[in-house]
Amino acid sequence: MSIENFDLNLAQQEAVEYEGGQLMILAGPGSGKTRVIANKITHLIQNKNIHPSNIFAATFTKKAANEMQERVEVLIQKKRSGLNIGTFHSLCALILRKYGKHININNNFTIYDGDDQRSLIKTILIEENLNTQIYNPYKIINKISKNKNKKLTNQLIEEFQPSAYERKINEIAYKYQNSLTKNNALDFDDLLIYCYQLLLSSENIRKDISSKYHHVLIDEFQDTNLLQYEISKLLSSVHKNITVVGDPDQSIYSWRSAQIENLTKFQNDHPLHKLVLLEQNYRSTKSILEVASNIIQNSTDRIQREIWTNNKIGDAVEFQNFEQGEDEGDYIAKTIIDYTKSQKAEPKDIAIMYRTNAQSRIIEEALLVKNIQYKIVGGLRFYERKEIKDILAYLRILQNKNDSVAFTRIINTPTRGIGKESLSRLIKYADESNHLLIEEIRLQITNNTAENLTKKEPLWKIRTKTLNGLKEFLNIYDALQQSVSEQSIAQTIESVMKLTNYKNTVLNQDAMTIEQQNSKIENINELISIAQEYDTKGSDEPLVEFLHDLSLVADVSDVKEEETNAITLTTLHSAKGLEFPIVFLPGVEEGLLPHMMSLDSKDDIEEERRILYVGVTRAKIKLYISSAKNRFIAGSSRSAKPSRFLDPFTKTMKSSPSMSHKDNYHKNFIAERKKILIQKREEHFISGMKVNHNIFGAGIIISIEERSDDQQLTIAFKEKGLKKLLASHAPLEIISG
DNA sequence: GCAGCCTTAGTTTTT
DNA sequence: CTAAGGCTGC
Ligand SMILES: Nc1ncnc2c1ncn2[C@@H]1O[C@H](COP(=O)(O)OP(=O)(O)OP(=O)(O)O)[C@@H](O)[C@H]1O
Repeated sequence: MSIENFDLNLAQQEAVEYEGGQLMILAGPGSGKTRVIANKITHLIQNKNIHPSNIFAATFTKKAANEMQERVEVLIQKKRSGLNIGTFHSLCALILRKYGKHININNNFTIYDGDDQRSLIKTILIEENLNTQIYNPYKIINKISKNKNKKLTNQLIEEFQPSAYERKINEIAYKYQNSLTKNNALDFDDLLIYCYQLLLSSENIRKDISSKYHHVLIDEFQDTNLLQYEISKLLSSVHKNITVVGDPDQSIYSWRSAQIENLTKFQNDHPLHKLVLLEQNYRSTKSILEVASNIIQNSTDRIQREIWTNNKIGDAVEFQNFEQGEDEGDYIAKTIIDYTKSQKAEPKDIAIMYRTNAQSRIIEEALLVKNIQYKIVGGLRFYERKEIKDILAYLRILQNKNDSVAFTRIINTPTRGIGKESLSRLIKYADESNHLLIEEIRLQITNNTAENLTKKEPLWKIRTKTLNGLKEFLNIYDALQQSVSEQSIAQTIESVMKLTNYKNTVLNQDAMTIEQQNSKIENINELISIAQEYDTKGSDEPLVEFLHDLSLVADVSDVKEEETNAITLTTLHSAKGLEFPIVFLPGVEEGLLPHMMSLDSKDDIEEERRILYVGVTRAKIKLYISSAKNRFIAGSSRSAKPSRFLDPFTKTMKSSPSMSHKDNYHKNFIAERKKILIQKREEHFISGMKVNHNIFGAGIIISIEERSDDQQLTIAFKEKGLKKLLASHAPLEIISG
């Protein structure tokens, strides 16, 4: 028997046992949606004789998938049951590994993350001699992604009468997609789009794959996009059993092409579906729920829904407005100490949730001062750390020789005399003769041997330093190729370390402190220990699985379970689906939540409101919401009012005096910054004014947009064209008004 | 042509 | 403040 109680109320029970095929569960936070999915899966396996491998369950994060898998496997008392549970991306990767060959996808494909995408786009821009300022890689990637997720194609669709700029972007997108194919690589969106194309490629394939999935279940349905919708429809097209679970009030991923319309689309596409509403909240106190509904009720365009709870009223939610961001951090740290000292709560019961990753820093500092253990969710993910990406790049080229992004990353890491010029030559020659990069290196080295040099002047006469570097790289490559075919992944990683002398080169730079070095070495050891798990798992392609899983995973804790009793720091987005007895929500201010970047659009602001709503509804027992009048963002102080979403609570908001006991140096620092800011604000900009910019030169102010604590100026510069600048930041001098 | 220093710009959310 | 890119000495 497990400790956890798996009781269900009547509505939940009904949802679990419903056998009519299409089922939609709409329910507020904490109403047991996730529990229903877990129990339904268990019910299907135990009482309906469905084999675990015939179930397809999509969750929003890897973490949620792991938790659900554990829950189910406890209930059915079976490990490694073959249950297909994961994010859409990882489930699609699984399908593509198995069936991809039908649409010419090799099962050893590499998954490109944002970093790799950017790197690929940049290579294309350089080849095309295009400026990365004008052709912003982020924007291009974003456009390509939207196109895939919303328009369901990896071919960019021409706008009506495209401008020259747009046409160029389309061209880049086209080249990008070609490069991916050449590299035998798929970006995150490709995992979905190719899976979709695979299912559409032939009736037989569709039936073959879909007949396997007797039941399709999808959690967090309000945050799925059109592509995911279509995939789940196709996957459930044979057995026609599909259960979706969602809460429109918790849709917070529209920026990633999620569309809440999927809820109504589901209802329209399945006229015979059953709708179950869950209204009882089991998570939070009445006080917390009251605050939550006050926040969400003020939202526009919302169907009113009520949630209620039998839980007690509990402690009042605390609202505080601090002087400084530091005060806020100190207060949180102090309060946490009170909880742990009095043993009212353990560290793992406590979470701090914020809008942007950058906000964690100030909190971390406060926690460090008080020696409070914490773990950060998201932020700089394990897989994204430089040392990990370097090592993985060495593994990637072994698994997939076509992976030019990985080659480019490590051909000169550690530095071995192969610079920008040599690399672009290599790429050019390889491209022209249709060689793989590694083949081209081999060829160029041969052309440059002493013997061959006497025979024929080579196209590229390589300098000694570079030539030695290339030879060294080739030797490492060959040795690793040998290692990977004979040894485990873990051993191969050790070989990478040894052959590249990584610790004494990359990790031994002056700029790096001992602590930084140690932490990097720790990370690499962690990677080795994860590799060991894949080595002993007994799968057909351990290296492929290892690399795929790592790129689809948010953090180490997702692949490796370790017990820590530390408090959790997380963004509000990553907190989705989680719950904690005690929750702190710092930085609930204008400019942060709603975030500056969202203020231009009404829909975006409403999404920000829902982000706060999600945060509030994570708390079970006690909730602290706070803001700071001033805080440092990117080195300069910014002042802000409490968030507009807190307007209903202004009466209960406490203004806390500055308790900062930091040394004077820091105080002076803040004071100094303040002075500069005030000076800036006294400079009065008006439209039509002539100004001079440090870098951009002379220009005229075209328009001024008021921001919460600043002005955004649109300026036409003589030389540089239109630019948008923040009044407080821009080094501007007024010439004449 | 390369490597490391120094300047500069830019500040959301993630599979 | 930090990461990325430009610049300059080797
Ligand atoms: N019938 C029930 N009886 C007692 N506790 C329940 C019941 N159903 C759910 N719970 C508890 O309520 C809490 C919330 O459940 P769950 O996480 O499934 O909600 P959810 O609807 O998925 O929430 P959210 O949408 O906010 O992520 C959990 O702690 C769960 O164990």
